[in-house]
Amino acid sequence: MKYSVVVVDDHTLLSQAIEGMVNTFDKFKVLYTCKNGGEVQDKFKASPRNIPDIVLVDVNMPVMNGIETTEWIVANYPNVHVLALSVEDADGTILKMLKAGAIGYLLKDAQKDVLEKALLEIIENGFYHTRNVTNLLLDSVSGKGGRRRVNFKENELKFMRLACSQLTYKEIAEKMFLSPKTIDGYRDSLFTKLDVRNRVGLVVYAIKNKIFTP
Amino acid sequence: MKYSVVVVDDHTLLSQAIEGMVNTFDKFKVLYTCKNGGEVQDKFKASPRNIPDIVLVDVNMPVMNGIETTEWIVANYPNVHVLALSVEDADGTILKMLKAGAIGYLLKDAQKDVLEKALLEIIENGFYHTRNVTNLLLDSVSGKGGRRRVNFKENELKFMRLACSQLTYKEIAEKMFLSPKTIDGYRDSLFTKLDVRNRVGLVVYAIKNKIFTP
DNA sequence: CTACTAAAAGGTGTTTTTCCTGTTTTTTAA
DNA sequence: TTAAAAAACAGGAAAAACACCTTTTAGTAG
Repeated sequence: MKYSVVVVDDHTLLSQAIEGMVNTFDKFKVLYTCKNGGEVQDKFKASPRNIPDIVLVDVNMPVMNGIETTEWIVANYPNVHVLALSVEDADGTILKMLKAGAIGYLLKDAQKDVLEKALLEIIENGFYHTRNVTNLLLDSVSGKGGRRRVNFKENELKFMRLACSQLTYKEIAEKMFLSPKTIDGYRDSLFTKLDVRNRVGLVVYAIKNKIFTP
Repeated sequence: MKYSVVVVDDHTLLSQAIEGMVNTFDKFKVLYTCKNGGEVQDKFKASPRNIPDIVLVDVNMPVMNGIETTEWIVANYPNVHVLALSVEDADGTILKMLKAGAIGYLLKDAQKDVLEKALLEIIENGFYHTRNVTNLLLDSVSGKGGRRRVNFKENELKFMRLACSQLTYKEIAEKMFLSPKTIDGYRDSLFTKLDVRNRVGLVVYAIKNKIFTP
């Protein structure tokens, strides 16, 4: 059984070249090719029982660009591996593609053996990266845009983390050796402090602010 | 009013050197120095009304290392900016520090003006990065470790995103122009499909899998 | 046309959460 | 030591969430 690959690139010549390459690989075959993200959506929806394992996405496309396409694939088919393809390497596209959920970035002038190695690595390790990617990524990791000053108490933090863990408040109370009513108090004061409506808001806040890591 | 800085480094000589440097800066002053993460915890807890704006943390420390220290600061005082300090640059520490929540990474042999520039940038922009950080970060961005294959339907995805947004199910139903009972159905089937107990589990799953981005 | 299937909607009851209003106990500070 | 503040605890009502099971609707393959 071969792993299936879809190529998305408006440049027909290149996408056919890649198709040819991939089809010579032992473990991979090209399912089909698309000219843009919209076509990907159509194909995916048309044959939901035939979703590829890997999608190679060009960054620069008309209609629906690589970033949008990647976002859509990742959101709708979380198990499909998206590998970004591009000629350039200098601007923020790498970052954007990776943020969008691509698991790697490959230059278009890559050699045949590099492509095969990349595909294999994706299947085996779940990711691939070329070695020349710059520190643009830092921006993404360090992206903690202006935050309010909130000083949490030790117990509030402990509670917040437990609240992210599917436990009921009663169970949280047991874990913290406190009365359920005290837990109610923590919750209520956090709701006010963080200006959220319900536990969902609390969980999202905790994750966004690295208080809880999924 | 000067911004306050705390230096955490077991190497007294270096931490004093940094202290001297910082104290010559117009907008910054050193509040105190610590020899390890434990000391940071003590000081923070002892004077909760006097939390620094920036903490410079050495990576290699005994007792409680830079990564643990950073994690603790970020989790407990989310508005403190942590800048990592290290002599080395080659292994995974950069990544770990940044993942832990440090907003930048500075080499210890940095010149005085570089340090000042870094501090200013942190205050103004909320982050700083040296230009020589490698693509170790890719691993973190591409970290979507082995996932189950779950094919969501269009409506399930739409629902999941709304479920992350503090809306009640009734409100979600209205937004989707569907009966609340249908929404109940979506929820129940997703609970089963994803093996979660409640809405919290759903939200965490959605965020972890980039279906919803906070 | 009929049988099958999946999505949508409905019924009913239980559990949990949320939101009030308090009181008691412990800590902190004057 | 005493007053004030913070933390822990409580009762109860209303809303929301959760579970399970049935019915209707709409499409579609045979």
